[in-house]
Parts: sequence; structure tokens; C-alpha cells
Amino acid sequence: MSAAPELLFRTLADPTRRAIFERLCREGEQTVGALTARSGVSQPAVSKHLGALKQAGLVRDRHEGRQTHYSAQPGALNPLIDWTSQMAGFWQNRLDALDDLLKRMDQ
Amino acid sequence: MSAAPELLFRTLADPTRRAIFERLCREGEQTVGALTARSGVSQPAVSKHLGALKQAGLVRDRHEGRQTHYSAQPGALNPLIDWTSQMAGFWQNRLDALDDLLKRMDQ
DNA sequence: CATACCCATAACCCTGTGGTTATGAATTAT
DNA sequence: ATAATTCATAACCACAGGGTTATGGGTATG
Repeated sequence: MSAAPELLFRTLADPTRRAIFERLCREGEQTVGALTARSGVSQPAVSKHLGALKQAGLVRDRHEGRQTHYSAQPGALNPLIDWTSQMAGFWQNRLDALDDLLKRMDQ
Repeated sequence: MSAAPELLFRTLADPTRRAIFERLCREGEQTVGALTARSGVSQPAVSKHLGALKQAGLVRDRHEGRQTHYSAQPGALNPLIDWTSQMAGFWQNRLDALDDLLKRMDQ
């Protein structure tokens, strides 16, 4: 059981943080200032969220002069996709098993 | 922008709660007692988690005598899948746009 | 009827964390 | 050199929420 989904779920659970990640996905690379402008929270708050996103592998940062550009790293979402399809898969398996059982009872 | 992922992310962010949901997905319907037995937390804690999962639409409950059976409702994961693929999609679109740009510059 | 069992709710505690302001380091501009 | 800017970090506060114990309602059992 991979521990990866843990960090991803926790990181994406916060609305402000998820909004930042969404913006980076939609609009591409952004500076901290640009992100702060429409985030509704202070710049230090944004920096902390970006730190969390970075630690989860969801964003990359690139320093250019005195500003830092952040960009989404959507490959990091893969463990999330894996986990979700795994859960759906377990369910499907049990459904198939039930189906088999019914068929065997039927004959 | 659907508000559905919000509740899902928040609900699945807690490890104990997610573990309960995973068990229900893997092993099918379970009573509260059975879930409590291997959860590492008290029965009221499990009940609260089940309440949260239920409110998020992730589980169903079925009363039978004095015990309550819970089962996973994996269809509730769909908004999560939608959100994830949407994020990946935005990224892909911007990648395609860049690709187009490079091609046009190339000719 | 009395007792034991299963679960949900209430009341409470305590930690984690998202928010703030204050400040500093690094870079650019005057 | 001085001032202004961009961002990160530190220190602190307040609250959400996950944990506990205590309790009660409903159901099976003796």
C-alpha cells in the first residue's frame, strides 16, 4: 500500500491551497505575487501553501531574479488516480464475484 | 466549478477515515463493531468517521436489528476522477498549445 | 422483567494547522 | 549608497476537528 495518497489528500484538502494548484494547472506558471493578488489571503499564507504543494511534488519553483515562478506538476496526481481506480476496482471485483455466485446458484 | 470535490478531499484526507473506506471497498459490507475491531480507535470515533463518510455520500448504512451495516458507495468518487482528469487536461491543453506554437515557429 | 449488547450522540480536551503581522535576505531601481 | 521590490521565515493566535469517556436508545437474550 503506497503512502503517496496520504500526502496528496492532505495537501489538496485545503480549499485555498487547492485553488492555487488549480490556477497553476489552468493558467500555467505564475509568480508568488500574481498568485497572491487573487488568492484572498496574505502573501506569507500563499508562500506557505506553495511550500506544502512543493513538498507534495505538486508544483515546481524556478527562481528568476527576485521573483519565484511556480508551475503545476500534474504527474504528481498519478497516485491519486491509482488509488481511486483501485477503490473502484475492488468494488467491481466484489460485484463480479457476486455475479458468479448468482450464476452458479442459478444453474 | 463543482463544489463536490471539496467535501470529498476533506473527507478522505483523514487517514483513519480513509482506511475505513478502503476496508469497505476491499471487503464489502461491515458492521460498526467489525470496523472498530481493527481500526485502532474507539467505537464512537469510528461512528463519527462513518457519519462523515455518509455525509460525503461515500458509504451507505443499513440497519438490521441492533447492528448497523455500512458499505462503500464508490460512485461517489466520480467527482474526484473528474477533477483530477480536468487538472491533467488543462496541463495537456497548455502543452498542446505550446506544441502548436513551436510548430508554427518552425515552419 | 432484567440484563447484556450494539451503536449513536454529547461533552470535553488537545493537537495540528491555516491565518495573521513582523521581519529579514536577496535583488532591482534611483 | 539608498530605497524599493519580492519572497521566505519566524512568532504567534484562533479555530476546526479528531480523539477520548460517559451516556442513552433500541434490540436481542436469559
